Order: sequence, then structure tokens, then C-alpha cells
Amino acid sequence: MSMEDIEKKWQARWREAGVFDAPTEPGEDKFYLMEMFAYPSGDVHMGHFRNYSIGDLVYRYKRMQGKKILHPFGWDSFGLPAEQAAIKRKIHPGQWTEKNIATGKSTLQALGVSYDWGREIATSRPDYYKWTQWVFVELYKMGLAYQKEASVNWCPECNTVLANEQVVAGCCWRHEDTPVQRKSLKQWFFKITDYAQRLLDDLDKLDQWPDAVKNIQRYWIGRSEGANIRFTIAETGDELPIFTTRPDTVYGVTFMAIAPEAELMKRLIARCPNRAEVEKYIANSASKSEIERVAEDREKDGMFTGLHVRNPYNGDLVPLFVADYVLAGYGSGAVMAVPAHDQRDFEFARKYGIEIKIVISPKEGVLDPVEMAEAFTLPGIMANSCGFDGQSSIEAKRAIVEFGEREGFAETAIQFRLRDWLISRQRYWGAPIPIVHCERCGTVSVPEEQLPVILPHVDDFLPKGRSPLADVPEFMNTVCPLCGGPALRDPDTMDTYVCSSWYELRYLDPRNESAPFDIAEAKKWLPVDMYIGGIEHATSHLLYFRFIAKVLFDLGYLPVDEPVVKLFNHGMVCDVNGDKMSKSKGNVISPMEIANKHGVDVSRTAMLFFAPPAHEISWNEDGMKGAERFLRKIDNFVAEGISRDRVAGALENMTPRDAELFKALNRTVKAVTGDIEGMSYNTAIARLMEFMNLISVEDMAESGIAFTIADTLARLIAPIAPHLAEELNERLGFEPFVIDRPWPSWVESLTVLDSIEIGVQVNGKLRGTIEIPTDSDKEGAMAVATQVPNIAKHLEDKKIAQVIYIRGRILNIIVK
RNA sequence: GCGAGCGUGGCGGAAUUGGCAGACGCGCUGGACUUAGGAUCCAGUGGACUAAAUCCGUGGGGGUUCAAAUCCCCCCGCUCGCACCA
Repeated sequence: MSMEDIEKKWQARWREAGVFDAPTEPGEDKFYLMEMFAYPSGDVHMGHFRNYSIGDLVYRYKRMQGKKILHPFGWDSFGLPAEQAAIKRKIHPGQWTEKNIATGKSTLQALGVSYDWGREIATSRPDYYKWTQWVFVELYKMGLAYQKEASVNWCPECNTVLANEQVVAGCCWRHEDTPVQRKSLKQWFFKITDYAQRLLDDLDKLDQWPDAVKNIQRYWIGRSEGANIRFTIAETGDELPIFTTRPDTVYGVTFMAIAPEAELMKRLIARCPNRAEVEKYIANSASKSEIERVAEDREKDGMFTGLHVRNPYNGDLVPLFVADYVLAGYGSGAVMAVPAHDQRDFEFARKYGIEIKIVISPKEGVLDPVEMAEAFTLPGIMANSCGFDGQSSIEAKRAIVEFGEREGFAETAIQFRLRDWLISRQRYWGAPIPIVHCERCGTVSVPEEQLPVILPHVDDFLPKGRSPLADVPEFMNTVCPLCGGPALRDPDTMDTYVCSSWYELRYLDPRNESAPFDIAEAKKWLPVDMYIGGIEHATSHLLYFRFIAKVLFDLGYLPVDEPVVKLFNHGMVCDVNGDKMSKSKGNVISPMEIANKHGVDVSRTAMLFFAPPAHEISWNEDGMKGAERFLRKIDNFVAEGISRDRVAGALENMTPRDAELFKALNRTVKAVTGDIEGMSYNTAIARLMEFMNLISVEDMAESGIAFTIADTLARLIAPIAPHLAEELNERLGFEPFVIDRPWPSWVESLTVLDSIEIGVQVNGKLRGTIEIPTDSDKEGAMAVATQVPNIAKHLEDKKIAQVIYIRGRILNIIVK
């Protein structure tokens, strides 16, 4: 039977038997396995294939270990490309999406991936987004969803706002050459900052997450400890609060700086003596793109407001500048500037001739404000700081804040880099925000019984800078759920990351019409035991995913507040030259093409063998030959009609060759099991190849344990080459499925070799090898070693000073 | 610039965590079987010489150790993440 026929045969049988349907009562052996779901943008690509091959391997291995597994799949099917396709091809986004889902699904089925298709979901279908809207309403009711006017990222190409995570190097994540603009707009946010501390602290609980991801998240959350200090604007009496991590430098403040877009700036502008110039400066910086403002080589600039600020610590009066190196969205949007001890302030002061006042002296040497070439940012000894002089600056930090606390103008404070999550988008193909704006009642969330707010059919998707839904009167005009009066719907749709922030929960109970999921199902299956996907979602998806789980946990819907126990990031699949596959480069290889040519099992085995799963791989067609030969050899060796009585019994009753083979088989089972547990699939396959190199066709024809060998091999390759494994299993007379048979076990004592070859060194240089009993002692090893001519030669006329013998590893003879 | 990681044959990669560097595979060389081989099988394959012996060899330099790809220090190169977070 051809590989292709074998694949078709077993895929059909799996489907008919519903083998991958999750059990309803998984009990203690439950295992929730998830791969990141896919955006249906055409067909499955190599990256998906790798991701799902790894997941499928885990599934089959765990199943043979007796786990009761939930392994679902779905589609992250809202999003921009559907609209772009609609514009380009004049096909409705919904149609385009569903067509791609159908294609993708049939590909995954042809690849034999072990999904429970009965639980398939698609985020763009009303039975799913109804509950995405429910999630929104739950957050809204908790005060975690709110609207505010804010300076936001705007992509002129997408014609929509972007979340911070969707801005890459100052450009749009979907248009890498389009600089993001700043716009002040009223938008919906999720208050993820309320959870910043927990999201940070709980990273410590995630001991099975890659450190890389945890580090990226820690940095992204960006906790800083410092102080809030209230300065006052001399001319107006307004308070000017600032956050600083360096309260120890507060006596060195020689100017203050405020961001052009800062809330406070809007109020101050009317009071500025230099109003015209300040307004011009603000308008000018608003016109700059994010990328211009952030450019590394850009000189800092600013404009004196004409206002002055009083330092509450020493009464100093310093000028207030508006400067766009100050971030509006962090802290209060204003900073105290200490040129002597902050490099940014230093550069600014030098440019505008502002005083540089030294308040911390280095332990060695003296700073000269005129001569110094850069700010001194290290700890040191306090100076020019009233009563704090002479203290170490590290101690003074606390003392200065305490002093400010007593006087009532300062307190310790924590700041996070993390900003609230901007979730509204001015696009069509997304879940409508379930909010009604009523003139009388204000902002009202749509009651659960009125969900979903159905996305209406629209024909014109050309971006106009506002949501296409705004132009659909039938959609916009509604009645207020509270007062029944006329009201307008919110025209925006949600960021697709909202859809993917809770999808692991819908899989639990995907056809539930009265709730997003049954809490009983959540208790059965959560948390997700293993989640496999690329590392590119480290800050976005994976942070939102954790956040929403925590919110729903707080609301009592979930038994756990962290959704995923083990996270695994697989490496990318590149082309032969190591370049990223992309449509524009024209170097995309389709997994279906590969599978049609070589077979699914061969393609998978090759993919898994190329490199450890976490590594990036370069797809090299030549490398597939090894996998092909390997599987063919197994296919040939596990022949039809091997008698069932040719099984391994006691070692003493075997021929020497069989004993040798049986021990090798035991070692192989042990090694393969260990490698799979450690997700070292490439070496697991190498161990199997090694075993195949050891046995011969004659062995299989003559051996008294041929059946044991064949049976063990069939089971060992089940996670790697599942179709062939089923076929061999059937050939050996087992039924119905190899994955329902137990994973092979081994006898530990049989994995230990009787004798072992170790290297012998003289003065640390290898001079020969000896074969000795594995449990040989030092004297025994020496006795053998000294008989080896070349070793003896090096010992001649020398005095043995020391003998180092590590059992099973090395013998090192030190001579003088 | 800051943070994290990596650097091993012609190539992909192994190395029980300090103990024979190069498992396994690709490629290459030679041979067998063949009308034929881009099929299969066997053997070889880090370098310096053809063999034994010897020496060199895990980005470069130094160190610790009986012993270093592995640990420490310095340098070089690459990849990823972050980009004025006060």
C-alpha cells in the first residue's frame, strides 16, 4: 500500500471512530492541549504545519501515556486582511473568511492532525462573538472597560487606531513602512493597568514558561519604584505633579518639562505668557510622526512656556518647558529635570543654556558643571541638598521622600510602563462593541439577552477614518436598553486580540447558547496544560490572555487565575537560505505541496528531525531523504505475518544476538521516552535511527523476538509517523488503534550495558580506549589500561602520581 | 544604547550538564547489485601526511581544573526583544 493510501485509510478510520473527540469525564488524567489558533488568510503555511505537528506529537504521546485529552482547534477569523480582500476582490469579508476556513480545515485534516473538530470555533461567527461581547460587558460592569479621549496611535494606511503593541519601531505592524501618527480621539480601553502588579507577580508562578517570554513581559509591564512629588506653577498656583525614580536628585532640578499632549498642558496653555509660540510648538510636534519623534539621532528640543515652577524642597524657581521628549502617557506627562544627573535633561540643558547643578558627587573625583561631557547617573554622595548633604544617595532616596511625606508634598509611588489596552477599531470586520449611547442615560451596555449585537452586512469597506458601521443607519439607530428612548450604537469594533483573549474557554463548551461556557467544564479542564505557538505573541496575545483569565477568575467564572501551565515556543520555518518565508519574497512553500510529494509522515518526521522544536529551521528538501529512508526501512522490517510467539521472555533463554537486540531495544525505548518528555524530538528520532542501523533484515527473519521488536517500533513511531504506525499496528494484528495502546515500557536493568568502552588519558591526553565491565573499579580499569601498548608506552619510565577514575566516563593517569 | 540568547565538520545538528568532541541525518568518496541510477545495500568521511604514532581543532585571547564546547574574565560576530518610561 502506498503512503498516500495509508494516510487516507487511517484518516478516514480516525474520523469514523471519532478517536480525537475529547472525553466528557476526563478526571484526574485530564490534559488540555492547545496550539495557537490560526488566522484564515489563505491556506495553512509551514509555520502552522510545524506548530501543529509538534502539538499532534504531544497529543499522541500523552494519549498513549493514558491521558484524557482535549485538543481543539479554531479560527481567529476577524481582522483586517478580510476587508482588504473584500476591497481588492469584491468579495464580502465573511465569504472570503469562510472559504479560507474551509480550505484550512481540509488541509489540517489531510495532514492528519488530531483535533476534536466537533469543538471547532471561528471568532467571526455570531455564536462566538456574542460571547466576546459578553466579555466586554463583564469588564464594563466592573469598570474595566472605559472610554476616554487620548492621544492614540493612528495608522493612515489602515485608517484606524492601533494598540501600543501594534506599533513596531514607530510603524504600523501591518504596514511596516507606514509611520504611525498621533491623534487625539475618544476610544475604548480595557484597564489592564489595574492588573499590572498581579500580571507581574504571577509570572513567578509560571515555572514552565520560557524565561524569554517572562522577561519580555516583565519589561513590558515595566514596574518602577519612586516618588510622586507635587511642584507648583508659580504664576497660576496650579499643581504640577511628577513621578521620579530619583528623588535623591530633587535639589538639582533646574527646569521642568511637560509633554505637548499632557492633560495639564491643555489647561495651562491659556495661562502661558508665550502662548502663541507654545501653541505653535505643540502643533508642530503633533504633526511629526511617532518615528520622527523617537528617532535616535534626533536632538531634543522644546519651548519655554514663560511659566515658572517652584520646587517644594528648596523653594527654587525654575523655568517650565514644553518638550516632546517627555512622554504624555507616562506618569503625569511632566518631569522634573536634573541635567547633572540625567542624560536626557543634560542634553536639553546644554542646548538651551540651562544651569547644571550638581547634587551628587562621585566617590572619586569632582564634577565640574562646565567641563562635564555627560550626566553623572551613578549613586554617590549627596551635595548641595540642604540637610541631606554627606549621605549616600541611595539612603537619601528614602529620606528625601519621607521628608516630603511629612511636609505633605510627596509620597512613594509605583509606576508601570504598561498602558491601558486600546481596544476600539474603526473597522468593519470585527466584533461590534456592545454599547449604546443614549442622550438621556449616557453610555449603556447592551444587556446579555440582547446579545449578540450582529455585525450588519456592508458593501463598502474603503477606509474613511471612521468605522464603516457609522454609515449604516439601520445598525446605528436603536433604542436605549434603559429608557427605551432613541439612541445610537457604538460604531467601532473590537481589536481582534479581544477575540483571542478568551478562546480557550469557548472550546470547553463551544455550542452552549446560554453561556460562554459551563463553569463545570472549566473545572474539569482548566488550566490549559500545554500551549504551543510562536514567540511573536509574547507581549500582546499572551498578556491579554492572562489578563482576561484573571478578570474572569475574579468574577468567579474560572477555577484558576493563570490560564496556561506550560508554554512552548516553537521556532520559525525559513527557506533554504534562512530567509523568512513571505508572499512578497515569493519563497513560500505550502505544506500540502510537500505532503503530496513525500507523504505526511515523511514530511512530519523530516520537520521534527531537522532541529529541536524551539530552533528556527531552514526548510531543505534534500534533508527529507533521511526521513524517507528511515520510515521505509521500518515499513519493510515490520513485515506481514510475524508470528506472535516470537516475543521476548527471559534474557537467559535468548540467543546472544537476541539478548543484544533486546537490550538495545530497551535502551531505545528509554532514550526515546526521555527525549520526547524533554521535547527533544530530533534526538528521539536519531535514537530510533540508531536502532534501525543496528538491526538487519536477517535479524527480523531469524530473531526469536521479532514480534516484540516490530510491536515496539510501531508504538514508538506512533507520535512521529502516526499513519504508518497505525498501519504497522494493524499488520501485527492489533486493533483498532495504536494510540489506544500503552506507550512501551522498558526494564531498567536491561538498559545497563555489561561492558563499556571508556577513554584512557595520560596527563589529560587521550592515549587509548579500554573495554571494561561497567561496574569495574579503579584497579580493574588500571589493570586493563596498562596492557594497552600505546598506554603502556606513555607510562614507561614514569611514576604514577595519581589515578582519576570516573566510573563509566574516564580514566586519567597522572604521571611524572 | 539597554535586556536576553547564540557562535561546534561542507550543511542541519549531538554531547548523559565538567569526563573519548562531532551521535543521527544530508552531502561527499569508494565499492556491490544493475542495461541504467537522482533506487537499494556495504564501507569511509574534522584538519595536518598514505598508514600507525603524533600534533592541531568547538568565534578569538586569557584563566580555573587531573580534565573545559560546557565554568570565570576580556574581545569579536550574529539573532531576538525594547527604543527618550524620567
